[in-house]
Amino acid sequence: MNKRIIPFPIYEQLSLSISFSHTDTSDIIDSIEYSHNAILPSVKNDSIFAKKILNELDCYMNDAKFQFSLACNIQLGTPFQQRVWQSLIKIPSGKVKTYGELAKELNSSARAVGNACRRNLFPVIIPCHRVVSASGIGGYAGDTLETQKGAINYLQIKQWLLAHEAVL
DNA sequence: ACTATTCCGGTAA
DNA sequence: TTACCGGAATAGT
Repeated sequence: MNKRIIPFPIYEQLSLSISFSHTDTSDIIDSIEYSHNAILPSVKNDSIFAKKILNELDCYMNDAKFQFSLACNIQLGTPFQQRVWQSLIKIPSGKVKTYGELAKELNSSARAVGNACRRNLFPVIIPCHRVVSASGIGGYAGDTLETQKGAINYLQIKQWLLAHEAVL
């Protein structure tokens, strides 16, 4: 499994840490994490797939309407999580849904949907940031407006992504 | 026994 | 009338 750290210029020092693997037939992303690591990307020896990842993220930064074609290993999630993640992909850039709305479509509950979003292994590519609460912005990466657990202000990232996509 | 929720009833301004 | 709590209901992990 390969890993690639990509600067994600929402603000200085924010990066996307992307793990991926290639098989003989296909290339696939296994997980994506945010990080504050100032590790410089090593441009040499990049595989075709790594370059494709770089390129698609770059396209998204330039145009929020860009549609990713990167494959994500969605099977790493539970069956329910896979169902939720599949429907996240269908939310177009520039639109949002609430946890409750999504829950109704899936015959589930808002709380359970929030759970599955929190466990999303592929932030940005699978747009869990397009799910908000009925009353406000909802959470991101386990954080809520009230509680920030770690060093990264995830809600700020969610706000940025939504603003970039011209929501709000 | 936890959640990245939501809805409804009560209360006060 | 609106705005803000408190608590119950809810489904998945």
